[in-house]
Amino acid sequence: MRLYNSYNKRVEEFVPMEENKVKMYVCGPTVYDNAHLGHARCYITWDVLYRYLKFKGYDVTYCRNVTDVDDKILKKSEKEGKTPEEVSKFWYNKFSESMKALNNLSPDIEPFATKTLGEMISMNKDLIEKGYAYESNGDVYFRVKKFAKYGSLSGQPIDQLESGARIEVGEQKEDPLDFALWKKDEKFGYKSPWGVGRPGWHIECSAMSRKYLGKTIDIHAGGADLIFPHHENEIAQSECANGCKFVNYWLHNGFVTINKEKMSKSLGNFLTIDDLLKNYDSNTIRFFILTNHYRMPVEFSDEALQAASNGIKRVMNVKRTPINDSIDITEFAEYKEFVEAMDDDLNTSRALAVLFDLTNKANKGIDYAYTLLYKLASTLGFTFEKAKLTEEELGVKLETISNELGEKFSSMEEIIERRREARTQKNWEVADKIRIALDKEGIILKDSKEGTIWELKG
RNA sequence: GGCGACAUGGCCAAGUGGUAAGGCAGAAGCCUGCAAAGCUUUUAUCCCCCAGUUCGAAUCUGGGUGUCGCCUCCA
Repeated sequence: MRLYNSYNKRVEEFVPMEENKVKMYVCGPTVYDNAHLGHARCYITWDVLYRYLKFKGYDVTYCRNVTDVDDKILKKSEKEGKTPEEVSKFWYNKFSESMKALNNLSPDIEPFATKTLGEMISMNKDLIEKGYAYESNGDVYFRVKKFAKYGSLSGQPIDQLESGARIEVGEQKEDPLDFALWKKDEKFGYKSPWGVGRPGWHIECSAMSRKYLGKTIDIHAGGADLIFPHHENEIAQSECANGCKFVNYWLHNGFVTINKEKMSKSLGNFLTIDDLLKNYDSNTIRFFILTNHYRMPVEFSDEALQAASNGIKRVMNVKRTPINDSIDITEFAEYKEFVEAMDDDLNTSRALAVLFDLTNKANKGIDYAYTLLYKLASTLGFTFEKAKLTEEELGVKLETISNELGEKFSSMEEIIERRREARTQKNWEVADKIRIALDKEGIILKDSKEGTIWELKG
């Protein structure tokens, strides 16, 4: 398998440290607000990597942190008169629901920053002892100039970075480039050897990664906007504290744009996952994301989402046959094409072409096609499960339909039977009335030689 | 100013030296009481522009033009 390593700026053969085992870390959300399509892209992309590595037979440990200590959380808590814990817990739950709705697998480990403070403090202590960091007035800063490799991930010459760096009011840094490992905060802070304060954002990931995955990990992934300064700083902290390489493969996904601009909180041009799921299902969003290579920008538009919806619907409307677990899927050419595409730095556009090929073959009655399609599509995180109605929802719909038709029906089967009788008598008026009444309730009837089945729209 | 990415049919997109995958939309037909789904056929002499290397380039080199991103919280 080949992956583009942002650190070396080229596609490299992926070789995990321990044979067959992969340790991967993804920078998780700061939980203070709704997740948007940009977050969806990031977490869908790395979900696909996680699924694919498992599909390849790797024993993967996927760690994705939760940043629950942050200025924005505090601001929100003050504004809403809630504790920071209440705010972060609420938005963490929302985030989890969104991830589930997008059919993203849960990471194996999901550590919270506030529960990993001990590791952060000890890491800061190490850095101070080794001379890489210093305390200043209750703050702790990292001495950037002490780390010769600083800037190598982002490819920035240090003098260039220097010209952009600034010292904020109230900070006492030795050098403008130095960044905070710990910030004094007597109101909301936590006890530390440097007084009451809060951890810097960057040290959180270094600490959580070390605590749960070890000093050196195989994969560290996240949005491309984290390259500088977040990931650059993580490397500096971890490598100086641990005295060894931090990450073997740095992976970054591109942005979602809207009107050719990056979708982001600060620009305010975002669509939340919740809003999107009102109009499109999770398969559609995933398909929309995966038609593009993960490192390329993806331009959002309703037209594009509609095209994605139409496209994935064709796969989901495939002629289904029972899954045959006894066949060896690896012997099929389509399997090989899929693996070749995915091994090539997650070429999901090519992988999707294989899915369409298999869909056509399944529709033509080629026996292995649906089993293979099911397994490969599932590896990309698509779900073949159809939306289902609860007993109550069905009851309400039956009631409405009964009223509409002026006849009492207690099950869909009864309705279909009633329509079958009408059709046998060529009473198209009644048959159409039934179809229309069901359509109003979002139910579609499909007639075929085998009989009539009903499905929910969309 | 520094660093980087991208430019392929109406739209999205794969393809990194050997003659343009796939999807959406469109068109024609089959099937069907209607509908949905499905099936068949069909849509780029050409890959932003110019120059070069080569028997041969969308693919390599040089120069343009355009768009976007990072350099500050940000997936």
